[in-house]
Amino acid sequence: MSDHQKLMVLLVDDDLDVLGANSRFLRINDIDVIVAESADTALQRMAEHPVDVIVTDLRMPDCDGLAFAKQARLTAPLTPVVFFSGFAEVRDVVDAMKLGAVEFLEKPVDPDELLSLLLSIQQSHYGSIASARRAFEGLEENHPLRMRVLAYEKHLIETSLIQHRGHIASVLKALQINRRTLNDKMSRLGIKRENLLD
Amino acid sequence: MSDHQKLMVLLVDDDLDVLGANSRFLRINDIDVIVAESADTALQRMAEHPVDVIVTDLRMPDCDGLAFAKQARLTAPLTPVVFFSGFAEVRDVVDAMKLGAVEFLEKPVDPDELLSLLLSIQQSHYGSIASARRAFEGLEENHPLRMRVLAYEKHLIETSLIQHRGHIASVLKALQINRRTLNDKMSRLGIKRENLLD
DNA sequence: GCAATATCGGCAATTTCTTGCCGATGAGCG
DNA sequence: CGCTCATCGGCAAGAAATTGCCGATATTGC
Repeated sequence: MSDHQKLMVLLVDDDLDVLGANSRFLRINDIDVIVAESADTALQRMAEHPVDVIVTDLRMPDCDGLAFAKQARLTAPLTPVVFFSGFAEVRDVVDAMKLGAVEFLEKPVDPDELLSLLLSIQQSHYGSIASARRAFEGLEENHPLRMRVLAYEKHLIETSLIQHRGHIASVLKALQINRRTLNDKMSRLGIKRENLLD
Repeated sequence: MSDHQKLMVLLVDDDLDVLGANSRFLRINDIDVIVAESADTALQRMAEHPVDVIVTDLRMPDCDGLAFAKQARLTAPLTPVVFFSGFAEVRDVVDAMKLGAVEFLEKPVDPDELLSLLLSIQQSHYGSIASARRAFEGLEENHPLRMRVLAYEKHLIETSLIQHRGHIASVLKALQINRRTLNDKMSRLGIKRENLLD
């Protein structure tokens, strides 16, 4: 994720009217939007500029959203992807989710719904995508077990901290862990409360 | 996975005719089936006997399939879940997949399709990375940190074991872990080599 | 049978983690 | 200022995990 700034969203839709309307709405609400009307241009835009979230139509004339997402994942494996589609078949939704989609919206997309979804994604993915990477993406790589487990633990703690807005006492109760232990883990894993809050 | 050679499947459906027909078909094809006509009985059966895969209707009179799966996950966090449903809305499918479902079938379920799905699940015990990841994130409610980390560690070890076809020496190298430690962990976490192989 | 290979578990020394106790800091408040 | 609340870190006893050593077993091929 880009540092501490606005969320950068790549919005892909072949319907230019809808694309324009949605992007305007998001911009008004303090979100940076890059638009693309096809998979090809979307990939091009991504190459030019890193994005935080990809929001794409599933059905597009030139290339379907799934293929696009697979392609995008090659260069940005951790970027959350949101699909939307009218007339979505169960098969489509299942495939999209299997690919790791964060959410699947039905067209027409409710702008408010999209906005709040994006904000919650921003919240949960925050700055430490790195930890998620190490925890989950490394599954097929050769990192030692210990490292992966620690990364996962770190991720869990950070998530809980964010969820409880940095309130340590709540985290202790949620994770059912000793205060002293949590503090130790945080310092060992390099977790800093300050960095996780807005 | 259970100690049996055969795959042990828990089939949950409130339609007794369909339930009977499907379970017969699976049994003919060398799969052990436990049936349940409601979420409650299903949970009871699970408590009596460990199952390898859960196949459940999403819509049931007493309690919906999602709630049941959440409940089931508490005692068996790593058991793959397959949902099926007629009239599935996009929302349903998305929620089910977010919960870590391996697959979502449309009703009426084609028995052959179900069979080949089960066999492929047996083959590669775990679904895509995305579903594994979701399975763990699904745990992120009120389970102690320790439990979640252990579940993840278990998952990693099992995955590695499967990847290396039960060859311990390769797993040791891949996970960079001491042989003695791996053995200890496996016995502590209840991982059995035999059960992970065909 | 015999040697090689791959695996497992008991045991004990060592290392690491956990936890309770203690005191310290810093923010907020009357 | 004195008080409370929430947090943090040092320290040391106790608990748990790791690891190396030893021997045991099971399988395979000569």
